[in-house]
Amino acid sequence: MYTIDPLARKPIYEQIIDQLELFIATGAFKPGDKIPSVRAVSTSSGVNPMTILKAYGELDSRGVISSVPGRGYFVSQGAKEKIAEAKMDSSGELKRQIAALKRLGVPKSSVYALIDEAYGEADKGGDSK
Amino acid sequence: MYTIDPLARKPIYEQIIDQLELFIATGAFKPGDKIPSVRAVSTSSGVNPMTILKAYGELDSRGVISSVPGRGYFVSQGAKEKIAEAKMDSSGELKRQIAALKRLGVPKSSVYALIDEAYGEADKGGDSK
DNA sequence: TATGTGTTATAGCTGACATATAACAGTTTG
DNA sequence: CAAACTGTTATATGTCAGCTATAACACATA
Repeated sequence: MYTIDPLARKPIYEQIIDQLELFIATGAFKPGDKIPSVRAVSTSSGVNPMTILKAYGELDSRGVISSVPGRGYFVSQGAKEKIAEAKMDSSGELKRQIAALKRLGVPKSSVYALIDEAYGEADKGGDSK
Repeated sequence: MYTIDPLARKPIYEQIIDQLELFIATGAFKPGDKIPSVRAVSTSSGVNPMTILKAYGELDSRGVISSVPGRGYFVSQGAKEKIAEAKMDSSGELKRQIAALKRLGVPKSSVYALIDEAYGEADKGGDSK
């Protein structure tokens, strides 16, 4: 279901959020799809239901998923876009990290290489606009 | 001295570490320089001395600064390189963040733009090697 | 001697995170 | 209807990182 590390510095509920967003981003879960129920996740992972609810509640308030009492949680329309939007909002942090590398004398080319690695050398353009 | 935000999600001692590393990276503090004393920082910032000590102790164990009992803390030789090394060690996180953007359909060019912004359009190369 | 430095020890507070339990309500299925 | 799912709310408790408070000790310098 989800891979949980109780010892990680990142809180469990954030781990769940990240993984669910990842599933949606990769298309494993699409708009309209039912996601694992609070109790099912709790049972299979051993994590308290309240913790799962906290994660789902957070994504619900962001409009990424939507709850239907008695039926479950479902991926919202435009979920992927909402996630992307949130990620870009926090791109300031990314920029700050890159700026730190520059000050330390890391060549720009090394940072470019990081991107090429993440995107794959073949993908030269992306779907620009 | 240091700019502290007690309400930030990032712990105070980490804020101090980040800022001191920044000062060293930019050359504001050079090897051999004495850095602000534990008590001086505590007085001027209102932060408990133990918290300052935690930050300095962390950097000491990394070899970035060195303590001289009775005299103070001083920037170590090769501090900048040690910092750069640590930052590159955690570049995996950076790579993961970039990979997340890719999955969400963010064009590679947008991420490149982020770098250009951080490095400044003029600086085309960096001091590669 | 006085002041400023690092260092150690002990104790306590607070909030975020997670747990444990229980109960209530809506939906679906047999 | 009954059973078995779902989400939801409430209350209480435990744990830990982070931070504070206070004091004392040791070393260095002027």
